[in-house]
Formats: sequence, C-alpha cells, structure tokens
Amino acid sequence: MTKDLNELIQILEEGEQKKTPKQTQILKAAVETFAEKGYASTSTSEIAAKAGVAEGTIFRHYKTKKELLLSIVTPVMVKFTLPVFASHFAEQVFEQLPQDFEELLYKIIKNRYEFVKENHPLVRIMLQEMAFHKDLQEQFRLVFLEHVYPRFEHLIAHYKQEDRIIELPAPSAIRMIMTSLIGFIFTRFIIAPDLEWDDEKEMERTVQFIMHGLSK
Amino acid sequence: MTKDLNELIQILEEGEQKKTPKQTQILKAAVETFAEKGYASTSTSEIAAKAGVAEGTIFRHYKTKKELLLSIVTPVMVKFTLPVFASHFAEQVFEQLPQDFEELLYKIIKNRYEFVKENHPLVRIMLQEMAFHKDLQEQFRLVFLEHVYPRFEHLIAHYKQEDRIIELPAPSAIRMIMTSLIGFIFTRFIIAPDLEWDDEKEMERTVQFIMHGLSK
Amino acid sequence: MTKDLNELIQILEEGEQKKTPKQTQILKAAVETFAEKGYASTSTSEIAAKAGVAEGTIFRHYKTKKELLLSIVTPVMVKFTLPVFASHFAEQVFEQLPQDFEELLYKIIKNRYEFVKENHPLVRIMLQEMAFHKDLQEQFRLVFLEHVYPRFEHLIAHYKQEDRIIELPAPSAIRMIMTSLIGFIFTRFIIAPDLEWDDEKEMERTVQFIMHGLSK
Amino acid sequence: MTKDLNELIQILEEGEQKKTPKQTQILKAAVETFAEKGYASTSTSEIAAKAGVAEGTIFRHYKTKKELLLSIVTPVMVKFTLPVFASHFAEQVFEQLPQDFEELLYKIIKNRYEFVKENHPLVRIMLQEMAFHKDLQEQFRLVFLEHVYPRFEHLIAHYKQEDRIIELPAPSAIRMIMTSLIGFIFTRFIIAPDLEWDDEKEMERTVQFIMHGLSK
DNA sequence: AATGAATGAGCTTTCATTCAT
DNA sequence: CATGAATGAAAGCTCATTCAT
Repeated sequence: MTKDLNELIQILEEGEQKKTPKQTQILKAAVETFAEKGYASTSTSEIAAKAGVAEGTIFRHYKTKKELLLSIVTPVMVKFTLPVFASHFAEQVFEQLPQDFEELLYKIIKNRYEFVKENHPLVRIMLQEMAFHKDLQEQFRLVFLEHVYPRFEHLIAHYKQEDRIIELPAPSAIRMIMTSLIGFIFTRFIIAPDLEWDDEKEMERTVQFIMHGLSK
Repeated sequence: MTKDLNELIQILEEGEQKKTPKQTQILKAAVETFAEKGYASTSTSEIAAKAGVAEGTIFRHYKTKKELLLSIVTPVMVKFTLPVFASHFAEQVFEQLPQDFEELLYKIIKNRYEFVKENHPLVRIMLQEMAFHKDLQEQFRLVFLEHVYPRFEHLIAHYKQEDRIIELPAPSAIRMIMTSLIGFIFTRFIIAPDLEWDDEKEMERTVQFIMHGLSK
Repeated sequence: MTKDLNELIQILEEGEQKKTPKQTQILKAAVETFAEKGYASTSTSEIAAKAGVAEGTIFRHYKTKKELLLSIVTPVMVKFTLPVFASHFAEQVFEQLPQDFEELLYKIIKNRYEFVKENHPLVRIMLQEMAFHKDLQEQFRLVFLEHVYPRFEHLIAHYKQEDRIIELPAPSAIRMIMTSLIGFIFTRFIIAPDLEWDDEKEMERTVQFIMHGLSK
Repeated sequence: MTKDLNELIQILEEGEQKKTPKQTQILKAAVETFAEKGYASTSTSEIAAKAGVAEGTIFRHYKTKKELLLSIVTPVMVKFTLPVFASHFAEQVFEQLPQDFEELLYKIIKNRYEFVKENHPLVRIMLQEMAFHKDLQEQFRLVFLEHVYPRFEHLIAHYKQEDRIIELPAPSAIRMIMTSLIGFIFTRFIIAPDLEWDDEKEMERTVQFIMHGLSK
C-alpha cells in the first residue's frame, strides 16, 4: 500500500531506535559488505565475522538475511527521495517557492549532494539492489509517485506559469532535471570518486547546464 | 593492458563464431536469467534447465560460470561504448564533423537508442554486474579512456573553437552530455519501459535540452 | 620449516583437545574409510553417512577434506616416528644405551609393534597417502631427518666403537635395521594380518636376523 | 582362479601385441599420471590431454578406466614376481641351484634391481594401487602363492639341508630375505632416489646383511 | 541477549562414459 | 579408428537458518 508521510516518518524513527552494540556492529558490517560485493554475494557468516559476533546473533535481530537488507535499504530510500519535498528542508524551501528557479535547483542539488556524501555506501546498496528486488522497486515507485513526483510537477507548473521555463511536458522536464542531478551525484560518488572534483563549481555548472544547456 | 581497435574487433568476431546449437541455447538462457535475477542469484542448474541442456554441457563450453558472464558482457561492453566513435558509424559521421552540433548529438543519441533497443537485456546485465566485478570496471575504463573519451574531447574542442558551445571544461561538458543521453536511454528501457513513449519526440527534446536547457 | 620437539608435542596435544561428539564420530568414520578405500576414493558424503552427521558438519570442523586428512595423518606421523628416540620411552631406554645391542633392538621393535597394533588403520593411511601427497612426504622427511636419523646415527656409532657391530656406513646399517623392523610390522599388520602369528617369537627371530643373518 | 604359467606368459605376450600409436601414447600418459597422482586422482580427461588424443579414444581401447589400470598393472605384477623363479632367468639360475647361497641371493637382487630400474613408475603404480584394489591383491596372492612361494620354500629347504643356513621356519626366512631385498629396492627407487647410491656396493652389503647380520 | 554446533538443500564444478559424425 | 559434444551423477563445499545452552 501507499504509505502516507506519517508512516514513512515512523519508519525513519524506528530505524534510529536504541540498538544493542552488537546490532550496530552487524549493521555496519552488513553495509560495508553489501556495498562492496552485493547482497547476493555476501554471506551471513562473513557479516558475522566482520562484525565480531556469532552467526546466530544476526538472526536474533533480523529474522532473515532479506530483512537485514530491508532494514538497511528502506530508510535510505525514504531519506534519499523524500526530503526533497517533505520534511524540515522542504518546508523551509519549497513551500515558499523561491522566485529564482536556479536558486531552487541549486538548493536541491546541494542538499542531495550532502546527503549522498554522508551516505554513499547506503545509496550504493539501494541502487544496486533495486535492480534485483521487485519489492524494492515497488517501494521506491510508491514513495516517488506519491511524494516526489506530484510536488515536482506542481513546481514545474509554477515556473512555467511564471514564464521562467520553456514549454515542455512535465515528465520530460522532470526526467531531464533528475537525470542531470543524479548524473552528477552518481559520477561524483560512484563512477569516479577518485578524480579531483571542485564540487561547488561543478554543482553550479550543473545548474547552469540545466538552465541554459551547452549552446552559446 | 589497453587493447587496440583490432583486438577489440577481434573480440566481437570471436563472439559470433560458429556455436553449437546447445551453446546458443545456453547463452540465451543465461542472458535472460542474469538480466532478471543477476549473476550471483542465478544458478547454473537454472540456466541448464531453461536452456534444455545438461548442467555439464555449460561447463564444456565455459570453464566457469564467470567465464560465461564475461563471454556475454565483454562483447556488449565493446559494442556499447565503441561504435559511438569508431567503426563504420563513426567514420561516416564523426570524421567529417557536421557543422551542426545538434545534428551530431541527434545522430549519436539515435544510434545508441537503436542499439539498446535491440540489446537491452545485455546492456542491463553489463550495468548491473559492473557494480560488483572490478575486472569489468577496469575493462570498461580501458575502452572508455582509450577509445571514447579522447574523441569526445576532440569533438568538444572543435565546437568550442567554432564558437558554437560555451566555455566549459571538457570533462564537465562530456559528463553532462553523456548524463543526458544515458539518462534518457536508461529511463526509457530500464526504469520505465512500460510508460508510453514518443521516442522520436523525446530524443529531440533531449537534444534540445542539452543545447539550450530549460530556461526560457 | 623444521619443527622442534616442543612444537611437535604441541601438535599431539592439540589433537587430543576437547572435541564435540560429532567430531569424534567424523574422525572415526574418516579413519575407517580412508584406510579401506584411500583418501581420494572416499567421498565426504560417505564419511558423513557413516558418522551419522550431516555433510555440512564435516566442513564446520575441517575447512577442507584435505585438512581432515592432515588432522589424522600428522599426529600419527609424529607418534610413529618420534617416540623411537624422543619422549618418555626414549629417555628411559636410549639415553642410557644398554650394553646389549640386541636388547635395544628388541625394545624398539616391541615398542613400535605395540604402537602399530593399536593404530594400524592410522599407520595404513599414513603410508598409503604419503605416496600421493608431497606435503606429507616433506613433513615426514623433516621429522625423520631432524629427530630420528641423527639419534640412530649416534647409536650406530656408539656400538661400532664398542666393537659390537661390523664396519658399515651408517646409512646402510640404518636402512637394514629399519627395513627388517618395518618389514616385520608391515607384513604382520598390513600384508598378511590373517596368518597365524607367534608375535613374540617372530620379533625375537627378527632381532636375531638383524644381528646374525641367516647363514650358519 | 589360479593361472598356470602358460596363461601368465600369454598375458605378457598380449600386452606386447601391436598397438596403434595413439594407444601407446595413452598408456605412456596413463603410467606417468597414475604414478604421480594415483589412479583415483587421475582423470581420463587429463590422460587424454597428456596423450594428445580425444577423450573418446581412450574408451575405444579400454572399456573402462579400471581396465586401463589393469592393462598396466597386470603385466608388471607378473613380470615383477614371476621371473624370479620362472622364465628364462629362472631356468638358468634356479633349476641348477648354485652351491653358494650368497651367489644366488646376489643374482636375485641384481636381477630384480635391473627390472625395477627399468620400470619403476610401473612398479610404483602396482604397489600404490594394490593398497586399494582387492582384485589386484588377489591377483598378486595367486601368482605369489602359486609360483613364487613354493619355489622359495624349496630353495630354503635345500640350503637348510646343505647346512648352509640356520634352522628357521621357512615363512620367516622368506619374509626376512624378501624384506631386505625389497627394502633395498624400495629405498633406492621410491623413498630416496635422489641420494647418491653406489648400487653395486649396496647390493653386496645387502646380501652380506642377509647372510651374516650386523653383529661382529 | 548471545553463542556456535548442527543442519540439509543447494551451489559450482568434475568425471567416466556414450554416441553421432 | 578417432573425435569431441553431450550427459547426469556425484564430488567438495557454502549457505541461511535453527536451537540447545
């Protein structure tokens, strides 16, 4: 079922509830290993060893290996997609749409950049595993269609009406914006994290590109 | 080591050498299953069953499961990245750079679109598995840095000099173009293949976006 | 590397550490089957069945089938070769070389006879597998050259000096003694265990043979 | 069934019948590999590869892998044990028992030494595999009990009667002689072939040892 | 809460053998 | 005679999960 905001926020809060130290070690070990080798190629015994706990301990906290994966991916998925429009951040920025579309884009890109910077192993796992797990895809689809897309659409409509952006179907516009945004973050943190990046400048360039393209 | 064009072309030709019928069935079954569930979650017994051969038959043709994966991924990787600038296609289009940058972009996007349209399960496997296999990443890196990036760079320089595109570091420009291009193809075939797409129009829009952005 | 006595004794002690009952059953089944059919022709599933445990249980205690073999052979090898001159037995008998060479021979042959009598399946495995495993050969070579041969040599020198045995290169003398000794034990327990043997008498005869040969 | 001399001789002759070149290559490859790794650890594909023939070719000449083993071991077994008393050699030497027992022993040891020198991989396979194959043991038992032991016994009786050797049960005497003889050959060719050996001298010493022992 | 021995299904790979060419 | 693709049973080993302690 589609989950409403309150439910999603609850998920986040549950995820940050008190954990035993062992549980924290398990999660840390699982994240590291899932990110590196993928869920399917990671064995619970490897996680246990890396976490310094007994094999059985993992199953005391997570009924199955899959549940362990979900307990990692679900919160990231929510945090990754949601805060753009909901939450503290959204309230401040989006409800009172800034006049300047560029300014808004920059705030979004900066905000998501910061988030991925802090959480790239988690984001990596999310992206990798969404390819294989239908339930994760569905989860994502729900959050996206319910909480992200409509607001994005509304936003596009607004700036169109203000005559600040060109006539273009919303889905196309959204795709292009997200593609550029995620394209930057993905290249920055996943494809070529070892290159020397001038992050501020590159974000500005990306915003400029979204606004004006390459042509002179 | 970096492979030169002749070697890469040889890889492609080897892949199309005479195969026993059983071998073809195996490849077909492997592609289907790897695309759907991922390499790590696909068992050789499953492939054998789907291909209608004995499990031993797989290992008569491919020493290991990994070799089977590589025999699928390596040719796609070459075909996916290379033809953009090398080969028949490149010779006609890129060597005699069209005056119009837009026209060029359109030809590229169209050409890659057609390729992925014909081969999306293969492309999907390539993308999915590159996340987990260092050797695939390295293989890609070599082909890209040796055969794709330099020509792209040359092309950017050319249009800059002709004063058709803005001042921007080549890596950034290349990233933005590729991001938009791949973003379209990825959305079209992987993320939302079930949406109704007006492909021609969407490719035009994408080219427009790369050229002029969203702002009015 | 050559192992010193303390290390070898440690190997023996480790082998007798606390084992789970299942582990004991596994070892028993493995010894029986290896002795009968040889290591290479024994499957882990057969061992598991005979031991009444799941196949996985074997690999919980021994990382590989080879490790299971080594955990059986290494201690026998040490016990088989070492005690002749080291250990409790050696201290009593060899350090205070008996005047009578015959008496000494008899004590050795008797002592080794008793050992093999108690452990012939183990000895059998050791001999059989040394033929195929270079590492076992090397292990044996080290123990023999470091701990057995030198003392044997010293002993030969002693009795030569006392004018009790004939002039003969030590290696030849040692070979003849060991050949006769092992020849008896091997015939007794491996080649023809079903014959009726008067063991005491036969050991005496063997000692007589080593001393005086067959000629009248 | 016990085989009489004629049958055994026939086995030898059959073994030397005309073979195709491929068959010879197969046998050569099989002997090399069986000697090194043992029958059970040698795969037919490995033999085929080493012989430079197709896998199927082996089974054209030998119905099963076991038959290939037997075609190697049976002739060696006959040649190894039989010629001592039967055959050309035996006729010359044993039928007309030399007065000197020493001389006889020397002739035997020399003759068997030469044989093993020419055939040690074969002898090695025979010894190794007799440990695991009941049928080989039985084959050996038959040849030995029928053709070797009785003549040996007769020989012992003769020299006893001539008062040249001591009073001793024949089985014990035979065991001691064979033990010393085989002990030398085994040490020389299997255990320590890399040592520097003065073969002539060592055979003399061995005969001396059998006759007079070590005591002064 | 934590352990780790035990499980048995399932994995990839090897193998002796067959058979159409 | 010779080949080598094909087989399917069986090999060694791994795995997620359970449960008595």
